[in-house]
Amino acid sequence: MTLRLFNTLTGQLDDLVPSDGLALRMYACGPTVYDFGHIGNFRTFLQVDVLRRFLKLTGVNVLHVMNITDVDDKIIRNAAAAGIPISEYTPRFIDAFFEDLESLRVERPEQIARATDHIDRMVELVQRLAAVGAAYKTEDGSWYFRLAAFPEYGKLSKKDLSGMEDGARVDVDEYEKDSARDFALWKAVKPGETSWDTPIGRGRPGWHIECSAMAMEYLGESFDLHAGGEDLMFPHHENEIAQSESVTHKPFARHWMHVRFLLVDGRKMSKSEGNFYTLRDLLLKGYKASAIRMALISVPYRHQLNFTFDGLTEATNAIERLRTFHQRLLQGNFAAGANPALRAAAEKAQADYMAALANDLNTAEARAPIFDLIRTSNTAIDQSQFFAGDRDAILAVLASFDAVFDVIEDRDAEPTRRAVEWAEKAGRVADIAPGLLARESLNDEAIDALVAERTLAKKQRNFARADQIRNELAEKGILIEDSKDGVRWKRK
RNA sequence: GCACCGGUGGCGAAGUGGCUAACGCGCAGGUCUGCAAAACCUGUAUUCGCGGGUUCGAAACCCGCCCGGUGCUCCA
Repeated sequence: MTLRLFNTLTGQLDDLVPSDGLALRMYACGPTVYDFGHIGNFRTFLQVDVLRRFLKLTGVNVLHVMNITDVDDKIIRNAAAAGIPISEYTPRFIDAFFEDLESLRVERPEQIARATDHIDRMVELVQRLAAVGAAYKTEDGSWYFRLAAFPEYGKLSKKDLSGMEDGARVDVDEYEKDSARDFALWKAVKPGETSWDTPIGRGRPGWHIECSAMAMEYLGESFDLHAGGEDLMFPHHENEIAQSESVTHKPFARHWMHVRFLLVDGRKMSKSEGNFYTLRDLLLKGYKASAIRMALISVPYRHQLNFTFDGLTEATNAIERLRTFHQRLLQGNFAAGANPALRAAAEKAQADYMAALANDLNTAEARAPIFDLIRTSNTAIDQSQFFAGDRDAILAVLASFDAVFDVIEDRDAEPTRRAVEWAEKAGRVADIAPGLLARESLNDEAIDALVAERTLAKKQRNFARADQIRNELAEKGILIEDSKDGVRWKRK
């Protein structure tokens, strides 16, 4: 099964396979750590997670590099405002970022690369660019990329810059640049700003150079896939190509994947619109991490996703159906034997599921065969046509589903607990949804004891007491289900 | 202004020339149950923004229009 993935560079679906036959080498732009991540950021990271998980499911090894931009204008500004050096400012947001990824069950890339750990590689790249005449230094000590040195500029974003390259005609504010479109490789030191003393002068790197330098450091001069949000296509990725290919004369990344922006309530998310949410905001409102994951990956990556609270509720309920069924399989007592029709259904579901994902990661289409199989199986169970031998076949399909979606196993308590803990420290107790803490107040043993008491009451036909217990538990988010295989309970 | 993407049931969403238009959520009725929950069954778009056209045949292709969104600048 080969993944056919839309390639921005070619404008069509291309097979994504490791060019060296060993591992798929991919680079995905990571966060700029000046604040907590918001759901827009996480949609992109989640979709890249879907990609790498699906590749692994098809047996492809992955070497995934993610950068952390830990020096840029916003970081410098915010750190200055906080009165601390950036080396003290960024770590807490880096930690928060990885904590959030863990909450969302995003797999760690094989290699994390911080910009400030790779200054010398960036300096080397600027020197190489200067050597081939693609970089020049201005009076103030900054270095710029000479766009005129790279005729293919614009090939990724399909921009025709022919009318704009006439730098001499443009009214250029930054008079020292040769052309208005030339972009910064290295910014000369300014008073009070973080800087590094290097062979090309004292200063700090431009934004684009870090990705070229670090991608080549870990993946080589030419690699398989480069991914990121759609906004990065231009100018960021275009500039990366220019910087890299000008010195290597090889294709930088063969395949480019861009994840579409999401909307919130039909509008672009922004702080001024009041529709801006971090992961922590949603967890504190009582939404489960798994539901957020599900909502953000269920709309295919190339489609605009309109994020709403109704959508989160839908995702919550869909996960509930998956988990209830999963639990039913694990706890049920099935007679020996097997139902050939179920084996066939499982095989078909598995094939359809894989085919949907192989088709440009169509996550929406991929869900359908799984839910079909659940209905078919539930029907069989209800009719006593489901046997012990069927269980493993169905569980294997669910495992394939969860290898990518990863929402069935309930690990939602921990992210919520962490968010609450953080809110208490950060003085945001008022943002914690009522009942969120009460929900965690009952431990499993206490619940089991109450459930046992209810079962006894039922046996004695004391339904008033039994219902009283059920209501008490319901108030704390514990739902009880009676079945012929015994009583099940779950946390809502 | 230029460019791009989209408009499918109450909501989300798949489907891009031909089977009864997936799937999830919701809602209504039924079965089961002490009552529930879960599960299952039935119903929930005679039709895919609007108007033309191409075709034996279109939600899908073409033209026009209306509406929503995005990019062209820092942004995942």
